[in-house]
Amino acid sequence: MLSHTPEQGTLADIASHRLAQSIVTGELAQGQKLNEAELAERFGMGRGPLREALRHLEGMRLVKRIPNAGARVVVLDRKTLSDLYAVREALEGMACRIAATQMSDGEIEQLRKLLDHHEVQIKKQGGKVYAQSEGDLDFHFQIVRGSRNQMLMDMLGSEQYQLLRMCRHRTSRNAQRTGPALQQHRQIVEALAQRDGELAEMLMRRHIQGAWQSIDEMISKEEEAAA
Amino acid sequence: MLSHTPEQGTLADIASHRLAQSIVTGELAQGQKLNEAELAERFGMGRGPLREALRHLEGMRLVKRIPNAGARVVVLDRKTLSDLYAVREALEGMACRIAATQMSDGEIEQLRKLLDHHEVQIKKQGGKVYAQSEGDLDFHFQIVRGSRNQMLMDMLGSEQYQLLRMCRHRTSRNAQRTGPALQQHRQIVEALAQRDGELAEMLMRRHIQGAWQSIDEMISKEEEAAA
DNA sequence: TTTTTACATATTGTCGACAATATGAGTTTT
DNA sequence: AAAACTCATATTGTCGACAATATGTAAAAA
Repeated sequence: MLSHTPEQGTLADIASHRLAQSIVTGELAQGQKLNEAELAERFGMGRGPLREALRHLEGMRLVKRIPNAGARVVVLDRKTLSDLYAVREALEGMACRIAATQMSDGEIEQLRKLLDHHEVQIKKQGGKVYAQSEGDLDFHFQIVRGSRNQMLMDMLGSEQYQLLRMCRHRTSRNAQRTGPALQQHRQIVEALAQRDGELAEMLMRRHIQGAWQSIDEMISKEEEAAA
Repeated sequence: MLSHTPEQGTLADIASHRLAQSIVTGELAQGQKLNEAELAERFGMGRGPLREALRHLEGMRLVKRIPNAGARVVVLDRKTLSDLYAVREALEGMACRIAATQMSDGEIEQLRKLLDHHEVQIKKQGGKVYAQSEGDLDFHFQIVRGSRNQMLMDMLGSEQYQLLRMCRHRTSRNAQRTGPALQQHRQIVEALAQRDGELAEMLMRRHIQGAWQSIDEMISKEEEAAA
C-alpha cells in the first residue's frame, strides 16, 4: 500500500502525516487557513513540532505558507492539475520505459496479480471506487519502483501522488473511468512483459493523458455548476 | 539570475537560504553532520527557526534527517546523480517541447542574447568556468519558464538545480565541456525559433545525456584516484 | 456614505529551559 | 584481547512564555 505508515517517529512527523491525510481526504478544505494553536491542541502537542510539520508539508506542496500570515491548504485549480499531469506524463513515461528493462519477471507477474485483484474488486463493488483509486496508485507506483530510480520514487511517492489523491477525493463521485483504465493497465503490463520499453512508455503516456481528459471534463462540469 | 534572493523573511527562511548556499558551494561537505546548536549560534538565532530550516531543506533533498540522530548534508553518489540526470532528461525534454509552442519571439531572442553573452564570457576568461556553469543553469531555466508549467519551475528551480550546482562545485576543476555545450544550446534555440518542439526535445535530451556522460567520466576518475 | 485612522485582538515568530534519546569512553566480563 | 555493559556527556525533541506582526472593528474625517 501507499504511505500507510503509522508514523511513530517525532511529533512533527506524526503531525505531518496526520495533516497530509486530512488534506488529501478533503477533511481540510482547499484554501483553508491552518491555525497553528488550534491544530497543535487538536493533536495534543506544542506549536513547535506543528510548525516543523507545516514546513515539511510546504516542501511537499500540500500547503502554501506566507510569512507572518500563516499557512493554507493548497488549492488545486485547473492549471495546477494540468501542470501536474504533464509532469506525471513525462516522469511515468520514462519510468515505464526503464522499468521494461529493469523489472524482474517476478515483479511483472506481481503486477498481473495486482490487476486481477482490481478486476474482482471492481466487479464486486461497482459503485465504491475509492479502493480502486488507491489501487491505481499502487499500480503506478509499482512501475515507478521498477525503474530503480530512487529520486523518481521520492518525487512521485512522497509528493505528487499526494496531490493526485487529493484531486481524486475532490472528483470521486462520478469516477466511471475505472473500466477502460484497467484495460490500459493490462496493455502496459503486456508491453513490459515483452520488454518493449518504447511501447510501454507510449501506452503509459496515453493512459495518463486520458486520465487528465477525464478529470478536465469533470472540472468543467463543476465550474459550470458553480456559475 | 538564479535564487540570488537576499531572503529577508523569517529567520527560518534566512537560515534555509544560507544553509542551502553553504551546502551547494561545498562549504559544508557532503555527509557532514549538521549540529543544531552550533549552526544556530553561527547564524545568531535560536534552535527553533534553525530546525524549521532543516525541515525545509529536507524537503528540498539537500539534507537527510534521521529521527533522534540529527541531519547530515546529502551525499551525491554516482547512482543519485545518474537518477537526477534521468529525471532532468525527461522533465527538461518535455519543457523544451512545450516551450517551442509557448515562448514568445521576444523570449527566444532573449535566449540568443544570453548565449552571445556566454560566448564572450568563455572567450574572455578561458579557465574560469564557474560563471558559465551558473549561466548554463540560467539558460535551462529560461526554457523551463517558457513551458509555462509552474510545477516544473518549482521542481527544477527550487530543488534539482540546487543539487546540480552542488554537483558542479564538486567536479568544477576540469569542466572543459563548455565549448560543445554552447554549440548544443544554439541548436536548441534554433529549433525553438522554428517552433519545432520534437526536435527541440530531442536536442535537449541529447544535451543532458552528454552532460551526464561527462560527469560520469569525472566521477570514475575520482573513484580511481581514491582507490 | 465612503474612506481613513487607531486600537484591541488574534496569530505568527522567536527564545530559553527542560526532557528524552543517542553517543562514546571507560570498565567489567568472557 | 574482544565483547558487553554502565554511565557521563552531547545532541535532539518538546514545551511554555514573550515579542513581533497581521487582522478585524469601531470611531473619526472626508
